Amino acid sequence: MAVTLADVAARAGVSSATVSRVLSGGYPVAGATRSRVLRAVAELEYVVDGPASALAAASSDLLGILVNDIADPFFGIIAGAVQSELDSGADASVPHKLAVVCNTGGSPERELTYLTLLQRQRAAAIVLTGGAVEDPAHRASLAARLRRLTAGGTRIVLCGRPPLDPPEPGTEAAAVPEAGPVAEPAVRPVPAARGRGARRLARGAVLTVAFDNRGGAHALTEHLLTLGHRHIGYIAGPSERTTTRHRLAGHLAALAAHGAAGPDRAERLTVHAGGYDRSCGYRGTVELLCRAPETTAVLAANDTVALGVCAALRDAGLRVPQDVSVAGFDDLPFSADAAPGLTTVRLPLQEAGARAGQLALGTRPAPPGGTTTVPHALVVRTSTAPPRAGA
Amino acid sequence: MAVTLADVAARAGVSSATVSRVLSGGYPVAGATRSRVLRAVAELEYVVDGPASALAAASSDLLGILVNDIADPFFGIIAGAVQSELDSGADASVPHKLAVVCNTGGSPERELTYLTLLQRQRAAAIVLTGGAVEDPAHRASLAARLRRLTAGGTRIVLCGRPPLDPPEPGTEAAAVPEAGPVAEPAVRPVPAARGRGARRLARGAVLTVAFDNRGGAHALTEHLLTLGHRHIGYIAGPSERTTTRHRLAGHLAALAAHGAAGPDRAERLTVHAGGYDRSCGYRGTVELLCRAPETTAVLAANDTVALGVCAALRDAGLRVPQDVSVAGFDDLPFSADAAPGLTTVRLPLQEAGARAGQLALGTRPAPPGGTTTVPHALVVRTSTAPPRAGA
DNA sequence: CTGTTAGCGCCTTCAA
DNA sequence: TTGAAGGCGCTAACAG
Repeated sequence: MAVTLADVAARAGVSSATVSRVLSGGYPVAGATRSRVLRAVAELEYVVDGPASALAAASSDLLGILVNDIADPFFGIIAGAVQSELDSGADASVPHKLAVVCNTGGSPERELTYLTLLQRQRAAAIVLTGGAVEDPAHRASLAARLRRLTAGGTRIVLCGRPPLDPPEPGTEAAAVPEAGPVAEPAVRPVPAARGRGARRLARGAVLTVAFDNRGGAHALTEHLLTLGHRHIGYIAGPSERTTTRHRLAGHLAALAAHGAAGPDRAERLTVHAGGYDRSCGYRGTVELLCRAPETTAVLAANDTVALGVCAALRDAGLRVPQDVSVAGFDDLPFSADAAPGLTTVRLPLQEAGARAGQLALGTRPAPPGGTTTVPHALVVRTSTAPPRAGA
Repeated sequence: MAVTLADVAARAGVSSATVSRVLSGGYPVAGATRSRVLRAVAELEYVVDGPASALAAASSDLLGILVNDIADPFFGIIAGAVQSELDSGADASVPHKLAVVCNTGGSPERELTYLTLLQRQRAAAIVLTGGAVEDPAHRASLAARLRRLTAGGTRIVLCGRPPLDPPEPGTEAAAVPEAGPVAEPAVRPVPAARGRGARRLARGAVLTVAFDNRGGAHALTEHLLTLGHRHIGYIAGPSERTTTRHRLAGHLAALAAHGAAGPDRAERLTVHAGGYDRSCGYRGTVELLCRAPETTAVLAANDTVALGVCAALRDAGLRVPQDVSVAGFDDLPFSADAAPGLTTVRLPLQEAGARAGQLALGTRPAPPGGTTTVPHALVVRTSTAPPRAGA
């Protein structure tokens, strides 16, 4: 069907091995031979056969990126940043790697399916983005599959989700069953630094770029408390997700620190709307207003949800921020231009994605312990203000 | 390194050919044998080697998607829709295809590079989304590469860009040089319908799902004219792009039809801001207000740009829509929730992506002539209103 | 520096 | 219905 290495070799009057060497680079080839080969390649419009070379070299130049929803800029930004690392890392001779973006739709089964598919393609690395599903059974099978992947030499990077193992501190870790027969930890704690070697993790380690969701939500809630709000509603994202739980935990912690709400009140003011899209924000707000009309501020699971919150508030005849303050999370591009400008927490998505990409490519040394947490920043705009005097 | 077909065969007590047949499906295998094989597969946790099977079968299950900017929901939505077709088309036995999303950043060179990369991977199909760069040289090399791809059996689908060939009607087609030595048209006009066969295009055809950018812009401009606006600014997207040019053409055509503006005035009111992001909208508006303070309405290249327009207007102390009306294009999800709600033109991105995916997979018959144009719909919200009496 | 020689793991005739 | 055998196009020793 197509022109092969042998064709090029014949045309250039050399062996196919030589052609391969010219094309792969990193191997001494006489200048004259090299240019002859290159000319033959150009004349024949030869294109390497990826599958064949992957088979022979037992490696591929595919990098997988798992996202919950590619239509959501949150993931688009991260995916784009990861991918731009692939390009920048490649000089002329080294072939670019290709990003395979997989849309899980938030489904655990799909996540597993895509992982298998990527394993089949012998992907060089895989970046898993976004919050993880917390179901213990899924955790276990995910861990098992990742272990098999790393054992096969595939680099795994988690971006925007907590490290796989050990179970997160401060949670009901004991309730999570062991991950099956091969329960050896994927990431061993790194011993104390001992020179340069300390930065090198065992092969098979799962690296993590984590977001400080808890801290961000804490900061946001404190901001509202400082403004004088005491009835703060919270529209939570999909349940059973690390991101959702951490943000909510930060919120509740800040509330508790201020003695601002007993657990019962916090619960009444928390609506689980079930998703990360604007309609969840809308519906959640309708329910919240019904449940707790005294609400003077609403924290949304993310910026997109916050947009829905604002819409619901407007439709209910409430002004933002005069009647009700609203805040989001993530600081997606549109948040700056919303009217009013959305107070939110900025997560350095771009940078996190770039780091994850570098870790996946091995362009960047692994952080000590295998986990980096990127900082958050409170961004105060005009959607939050002190509550009305009468409230 | 990994479990191979032979291992499975040994374990199941059959030949590797049999295992292959069980796994590939579509070949008669005794029930008992089949289940024995399947059990061995499960016990060994066998995963097919993609590269190896691609090499042997001379086909791969990769589908490429080229986008200008994956962080832009416009592309995210399309890419997601394409990908969802991949999933739905796969029953248990047929392996899912994997989507390779490539971010060109709008760069023609990268577009070509990615095409080569995908050719190397022997991608089964490629969907090119978004407006095309109009530079004749690039057009030619793009056409050449696509021709080679289709010749190799890769299906090509254009989504949201005009058909490749023949050159678009009503343009300076003669100025575009022929596409090199192999200038045979990629898509031949289909002869008149002759039963079912009429829907079948020649192998190697490039299929297209086009947007009616011209019609949409026309409708939008008419809407503003009908409201009474006579000084309508236009913030255009990046130049040399089909999308930009078509939208602008529709706008100007509507203006001309109403006799609303001579070409000189239209030119003064048109700002080429150079991109599709909000900052272009902002900067473009600043320039527009300076150039033509009498402006009572602004049409933006797309919704994202429109957000920037609104911001600039607000910062200039102008209210939307009381002082200036604003309209976008695309009807991205956030547009409904903007304040005020954005008047725009809805493009069925989801549906277009799904169609493109189906065409790429061959799940859907090719449309007559190879091109479908999806409809647009004017969506009137509150960002447009009649001009003030004084204006 | 370059050619020769084996495979990589799977699919696919061809026989049985 | 199943097995045996060759080859897909390339890379990676190993000689020369």
